[in-house]
Amino acid sequence: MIDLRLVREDLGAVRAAYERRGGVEGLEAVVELDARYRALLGRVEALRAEHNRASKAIGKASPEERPAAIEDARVLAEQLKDIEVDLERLEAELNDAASFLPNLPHHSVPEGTSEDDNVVEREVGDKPDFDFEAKDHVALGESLGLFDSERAAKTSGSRFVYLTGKGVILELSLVRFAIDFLLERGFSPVVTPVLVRERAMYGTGFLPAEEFEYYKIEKDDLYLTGTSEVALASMYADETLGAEGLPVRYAGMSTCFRREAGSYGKDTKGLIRVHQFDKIEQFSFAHPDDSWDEFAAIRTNQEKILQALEIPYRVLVMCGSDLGAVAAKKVDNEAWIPGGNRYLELTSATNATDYQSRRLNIRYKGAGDKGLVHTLNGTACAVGRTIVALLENHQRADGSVSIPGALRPYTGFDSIAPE
RNA sequence: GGAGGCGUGCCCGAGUGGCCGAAGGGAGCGCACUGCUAAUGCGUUAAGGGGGGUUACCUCCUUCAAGGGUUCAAAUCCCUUCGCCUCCGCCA
Repeated sequence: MIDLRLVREDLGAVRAAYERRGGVEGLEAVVELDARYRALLGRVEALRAEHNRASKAIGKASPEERPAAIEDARVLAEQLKDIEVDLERLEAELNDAASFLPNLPHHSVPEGTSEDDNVVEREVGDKPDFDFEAKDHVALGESLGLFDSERAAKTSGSRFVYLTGKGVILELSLVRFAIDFLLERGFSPVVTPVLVRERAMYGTGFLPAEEFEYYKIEKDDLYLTGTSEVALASMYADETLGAEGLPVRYAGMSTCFRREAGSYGKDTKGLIRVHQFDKIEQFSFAHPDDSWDEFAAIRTNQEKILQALEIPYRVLVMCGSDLGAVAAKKVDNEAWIPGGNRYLELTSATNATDYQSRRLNIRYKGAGDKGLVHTLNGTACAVGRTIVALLENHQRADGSVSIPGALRPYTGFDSIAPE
């Protein structure tokens, strides 16, 4: 949710910001609804004030005056009832319309109307120069016994895997590596609930816009989260944080569930696009004045992790139309995967500014300074896809895969060879 | 799954229909006093929103877990939900 006050007071600025997204539908409707809402609100409040006065007078009235006083108040109460219903309806209409308005893009976000307008900011690391034909991670995983998609399809359907053998050790090692990395940088580790109420989904902006993408447990009215971001952001719903304690940083760990609706036929094999995967996430609650510094810190962490794992990548700044609803700015890191001869999104960093905190009502308070916090999130390690990048980049001619030095203390082995 | 209890301001806690945005205590802050890390006195300390304003403020509305209901009037009565606690059953 964006700040409607801004829509009222500086509509031009809002329009200009939305231009970066290639224009946004529904803004004019919100402007009109808001004006009508405030006009009616004024009338309702005046009537309420009158009714409150009349009602209080009853308590002080003498027994003889009472019947007439009660009648006066009753008439006012009746008028109120009608007009309040209108107000509620109008408010709901306004909120509904406003909740579809996306966040205002940061001025540094490139304008754009499609993903073709995303900007490659940098390329980092050397792509491996193999003197043999690179295999993709599916072939490597199969020959190394790291996962089993076929049997998973039998039990659960397509896009599920059994991680097996050293694949499990790799997974656990990456998790612990990422957690340790973030611990050193002031992040508190949390394992989050993966089933959440609707409010958490709505508050983080995954609803109403992306409902089709997430599993819902109808029987208990709970959603399976697609990222720990949902539960992390919701942790402090309706709370006020001390300004002096900001930023508050969490390293969230959870299994993530995605329906992948509409992606039939894409990345059907292996670990790239699965319904269930594990992910370590950075999440920060920051002071509005500092949130862009925090954004930079989160991005730095992401890049250092990729560098430690010796994965070549490029930095992709998302253009206005590719931001999604909540992001004021979003930057992805895409790993080079030689087996696929392409780039693959491995991490994503978002500054949601006050878009989530307004919906979740998360505030901060300092000396003479209060407001809504800014929320930021960024992948630390999407385990499945990271394994893909490790396998494809560190494969050797004999079909084995070497483990980067930073990970060896965790794996306990320095390569994986075919059985 | 069954039975019961509870949910008030930063904290504790009073409050069963109007005089309650809310006693009292604690804690914090300010001032006073005190020759000193104390005691005392006085004052003060919630959030959100609308309108006005010479932006120091004024005014109105809303909020006593959340939502709904009864009533001229609800922290107070009724219903639902959520959370916490106790007991029984069950299970890891």
